[in-house]
Amino acid sequence: MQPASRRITIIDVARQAQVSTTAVSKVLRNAYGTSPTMQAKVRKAIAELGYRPRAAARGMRGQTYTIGVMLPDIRNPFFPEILDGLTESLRDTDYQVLLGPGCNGEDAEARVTEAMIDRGMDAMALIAPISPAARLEHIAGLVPTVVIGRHGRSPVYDTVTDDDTAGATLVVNHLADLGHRRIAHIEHHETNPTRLAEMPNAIRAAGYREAMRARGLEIDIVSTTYTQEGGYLGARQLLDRPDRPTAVFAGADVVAMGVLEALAEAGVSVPHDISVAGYDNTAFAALGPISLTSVDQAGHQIGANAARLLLDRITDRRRPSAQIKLSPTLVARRTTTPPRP
Amino acid sequence: MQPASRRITIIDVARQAQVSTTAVSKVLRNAYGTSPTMQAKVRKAIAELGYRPRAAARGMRGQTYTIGVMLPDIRNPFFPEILDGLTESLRDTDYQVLLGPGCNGEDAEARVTEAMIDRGMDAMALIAPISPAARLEHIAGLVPTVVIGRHGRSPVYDTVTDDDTAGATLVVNHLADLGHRRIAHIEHHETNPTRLAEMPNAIRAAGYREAMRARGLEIDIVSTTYTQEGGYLGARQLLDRPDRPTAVFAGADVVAMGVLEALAEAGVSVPHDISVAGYDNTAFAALGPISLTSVDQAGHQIGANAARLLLDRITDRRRPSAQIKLSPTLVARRTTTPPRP
DNA sequence: GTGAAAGCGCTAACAT
DNA sequence: ATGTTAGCGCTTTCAC
Repeated sequence: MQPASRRITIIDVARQAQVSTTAVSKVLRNAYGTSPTMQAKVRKAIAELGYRPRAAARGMRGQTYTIGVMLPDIRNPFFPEILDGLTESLRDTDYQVLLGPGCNGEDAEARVTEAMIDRGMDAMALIAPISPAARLEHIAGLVPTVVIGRHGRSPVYDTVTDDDTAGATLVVNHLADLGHRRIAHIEHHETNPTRLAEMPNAIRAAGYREAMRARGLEIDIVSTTYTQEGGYLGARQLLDRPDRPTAVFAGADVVAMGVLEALAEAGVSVPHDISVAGYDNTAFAALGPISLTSVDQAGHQIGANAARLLLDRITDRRRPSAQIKLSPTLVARRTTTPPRP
Repeated sequence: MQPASRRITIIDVARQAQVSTTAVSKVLRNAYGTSPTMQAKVRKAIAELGYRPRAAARGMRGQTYTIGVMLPDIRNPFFPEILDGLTESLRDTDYQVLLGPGCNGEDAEARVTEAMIDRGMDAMALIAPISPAARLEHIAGLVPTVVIGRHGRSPVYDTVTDDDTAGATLVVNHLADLGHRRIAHIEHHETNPTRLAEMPNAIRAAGYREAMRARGLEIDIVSTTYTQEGGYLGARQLLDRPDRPTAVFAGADVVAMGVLEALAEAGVSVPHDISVAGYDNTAFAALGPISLTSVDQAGHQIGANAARLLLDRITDRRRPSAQIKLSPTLVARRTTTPPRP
């Protein structure tokens, strides 16, 4: 019995193709200085032997051809679209995407990003990171980085965001155009000053304020959290008011779910008594029995743009940083109608 | 300005601690042959310098301390729990989990698994893979592998599954106990013989058949797909029958969503006219406005067991393969009640 | 218990 | 255009 069949290496390929290992390496990387003849020989040998380069060995000198994507909470429904956009854009390159899971919290985030750096990622995409900007810049100093879904710019990393101000405005205008005047907003409570300036939830709340002001409507904000429970509790607060709102803008779809639950429990009919809108256009917003009006972030495009920025920056690490902002759209469904006369 | 600060290496640590690089390496790996004194010196130097080992370099000779998890469709709501169980079990080890995304299809699956092998994963977890068993064995021959959520055993890889037969039985018994006699099942159509024997959807359908037979009830299966549309179309078929069922067991929660939509559209009240049960106990099953009766797979435990098996097998690659089967539980909610008298 | 030295599989710098 | 050679940062013999 043969001793645990050794993996095919570049040396085997070189021997088979009757060329040097350098030649093989160059063909692998489409590098300069290879004649078509040699390329053909090498590719033939690679195919015959079923050779596959070892990323670790490549990484010792050059690249690993791996792009690390740090996910926030995996359950965050806003992320699959981004990921699709990313992987699709990378499909025809030699780069492979690997995901770092299970963050939720600065420590976990640090652990995952460190792990990815240790593993020689050629570039990293950080989706909605909560780490302080200084930490993000530290990472970006070590490896090309794009930060997704977080406002706030830096000279060392690129950003791709969805325009949350515009999204909030879409919702307010939609509801106001339907005739609503008392439009409440349920926000995710935030005190950390950096996050107030950079995290989407804070920007949405600010956008709501501004849009309400622009329409001459009175601002009515309930501060809870971006969870189903937060939506439930927020809705309870709103129901207790003497002057109930006729429409509720929940800062996220999960929040809207909690709102719907609280309203159903209280015997309040949606949208007949109260209209409800969410944000993120998650899979369950589209579900027949729910049919929630929501804001669709251009997730796919976010991912595609992030991929482009990363490839760019791998090529030129010193180009000035770019900030890309994409526009959300409103998806009106059955949970919003004109208020009762 | 210093020239792009070189990363700290084992050599720096050795110098700082006044020991050999071998010593440092041994301490890093908790290997045999290090005195407490030396360990202390080395750890101190590591801390002082903020040294972190490079996984790629380690992988050249030894391990990369990385475990690759291949995800099926990222949107599959059944997977976060598993992942939590996995990462949690690995938290206190030196191993880091990285995810390979975006499969759906044999080709994509092959691409991701190859990429992980190329990147020197120490072990791999394949979640609900659709590749032929031969391919799984090929992978398992190269790197310790555990296959999750797919029935069918092999001498070279371990498996962790949830007992889908038991799950289907839970649903049938729940509905039959409520008094239902006409219980229909919507399955994911499957013809491939291997998948018929190994994939969860097929096992669930078989479990339904068996449980119905055991209760002396008539089998009524509609074959569509495990999608919302599949549920919608399946429900339409059931509604067109002269003798409508009083309960529908959808093979997955997404299917149940389609069923609910079709029933709502047809003016059929749930659960008053027809009871509906799903499978997977996904996040939206728990949503207030939906409140779907469903089967909860022990996702967390699946992940934890998979982690244990992988660590075991990294230690001893030749031990006989293990098959672990976990038991699901029924979560009864508002979509199931006794049939009208 | 400790360290010197030889690679792991590739790429980059330097010949030719 | 092609080949030679010297590492990348670690682990693993194998001496002592």
